[in-house]
Amino acid sequence: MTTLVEVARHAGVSKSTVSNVIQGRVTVAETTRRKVELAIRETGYRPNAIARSLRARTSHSIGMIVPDLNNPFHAALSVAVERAAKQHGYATLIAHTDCAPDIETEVSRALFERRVDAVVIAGLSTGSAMPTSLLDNGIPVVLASFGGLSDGRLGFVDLDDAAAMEAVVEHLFGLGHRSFAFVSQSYAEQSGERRRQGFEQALARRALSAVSREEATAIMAHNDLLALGLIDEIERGGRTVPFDVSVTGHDDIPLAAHSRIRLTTVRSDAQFMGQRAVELALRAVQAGGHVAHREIHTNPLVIRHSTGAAPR
Amino acid sequence: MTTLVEVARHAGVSKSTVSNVIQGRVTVAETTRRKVELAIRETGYRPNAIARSLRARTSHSIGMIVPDLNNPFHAALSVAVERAAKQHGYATLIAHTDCAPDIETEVSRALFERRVDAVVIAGLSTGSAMPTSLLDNGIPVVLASFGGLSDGRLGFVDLDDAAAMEAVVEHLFGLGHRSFAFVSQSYAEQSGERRRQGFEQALARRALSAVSREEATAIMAHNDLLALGLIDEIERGGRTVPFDVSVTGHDDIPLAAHSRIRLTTVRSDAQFMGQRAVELALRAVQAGGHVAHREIHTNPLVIRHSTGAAPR
DNA sequence: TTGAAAGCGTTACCAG
DNA sequence: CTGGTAACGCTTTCAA
Repeated sequence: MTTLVEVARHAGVSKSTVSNVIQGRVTVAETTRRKVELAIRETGYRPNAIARSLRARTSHSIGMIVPDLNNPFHAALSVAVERAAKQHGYATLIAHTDCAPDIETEVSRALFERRVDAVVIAGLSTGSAMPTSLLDNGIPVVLASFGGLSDGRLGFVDLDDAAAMEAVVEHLFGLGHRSFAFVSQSYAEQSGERRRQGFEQALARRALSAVSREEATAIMAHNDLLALGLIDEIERGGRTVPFDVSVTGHDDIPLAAHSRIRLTTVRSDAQFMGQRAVELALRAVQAGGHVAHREIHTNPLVIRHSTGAAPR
Repeated sequence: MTTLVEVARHAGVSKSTVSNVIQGRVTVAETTRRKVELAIRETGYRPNAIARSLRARTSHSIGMIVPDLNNPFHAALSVAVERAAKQHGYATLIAHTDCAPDIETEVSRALFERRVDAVVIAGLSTGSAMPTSLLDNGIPVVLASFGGLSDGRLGFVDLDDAAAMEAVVEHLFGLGHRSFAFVSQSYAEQSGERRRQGFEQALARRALSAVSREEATAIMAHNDLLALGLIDEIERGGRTVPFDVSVTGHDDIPLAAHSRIRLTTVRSDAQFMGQRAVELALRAVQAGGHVAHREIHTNPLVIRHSTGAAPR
């Protein structure tokens, strides 16, 4: 593996000079520059980012923490994050947690040891210690699409889940439904909890309260993936959606619009959120501080055909 | 950020000693060990993996190159890769390419500069220079689920696409179909090409040749995501699957089994493939060489309800 | 059993 | 404009 020194030797100059032409920050004589550039090409030299990081005390990498990439919404978010990061010259270290606290601990330790410059988190176990631990180590973190935390140092690209759930309940209520249930992830994710709260408040506002999944004529899922699973389960059980029971999701993953699915859901723009999260994170890195910024986006209800009039 | 030296000062020993207790490779007196461990805890010290990497000349990270994480199969593969890597103490750097040659170049450069110890590739543009370029730089690479390359240094966790396509065609032929079409990705991916070849051979064996999408009564998609899109398009156009046209996919993503979809497809075990790819890659890293190993898995046809008797 | 020192590949500060 | 030198934080001989 060729190093700077070898290039220098090859060009008959000092390593400082080679470094200078690479950085392009210092003026170097046209002729020497040419010699050096030639040497670089001839040796096929590629800078060692690790050495550079050590010296510069910045890894030019960010961590992406995601409960489960198999969830298309998380995948879309990750795609956006990686793209944006790459655009800024940052690499993306990805890590799953399954929303399991012990994996979260392990993962945030690993990312910290690798000195990621920032991390964006797509989902958290409820009561997770991860953000604080990262923050305390001086790493800016931004939460994309998440639940109820309140550390002032955090960055948020947040969703107005309460408003969304209100809109969903209103839609269903207008369709005549009076028996509602909410279903969330098998693992405990913060955003799931917050949506559930929004759901319950919307119900309370109408003097209703949640019933069991079996009794409900309308079931709201924490996300689209769950909603898809629900439809599958319901229809395998012999009932049909939306005639016997209405189902809604959350996220508007691409498949939700499929003609065989047509899921009523709340749209979130993963593309935008991921990009925005990186923007906030890198801005904080540059400023040498934390993000300390919250923005809340309110997402539209997308009405399709998984919801219909309440059966009577 | 606390460093080794600070821990050493804190404990009143030399940094070598601290390093020794951390590595645990050298015997160190019980009492000093205790002092050091205390100091580590008190200072909240976390080793700097970057410094460690520079010294050890190994980054303990692998690169995962993926055309598009929005494809559930790629996502599943990535999940498996990340999990396996994590288990071995390796971090995963993820990078998308969209199968665009210029992005591939950029991405492999970035991974090389970051000195990833190995890379696993989920998909490649046809005629991609990426594998060779990586290989030439001494980085072991393994291709998971891919097309027709033949560098002896490569590792392959490969699929028998020809056999798979033969099985699909046989199934459809038995159902009475005589007009077949194949559809692949908008971008040029190697594995797509190979499946198309398998498809055409299977046709030739029956003295048939491919027809246009519009004329076909059976359409084979390069992967499930495409097949889903196809079903959507066909049914929005007023025809129905499988009554007017049969559709098959490839991969068996979780949604393929959904009661609303029931896609006939070829199953690949992303979980297994990802894990195996990492295994091969890390084994090569340890041995200090290339993978130079090819294994071919033959995948079963899963018959569901997107295929039916040919219309007459 | 412990510590001093060299060095991994860079960058940055200063002299020359 | 160029080059020597000292870090960056760690591991690893090698002596003591």
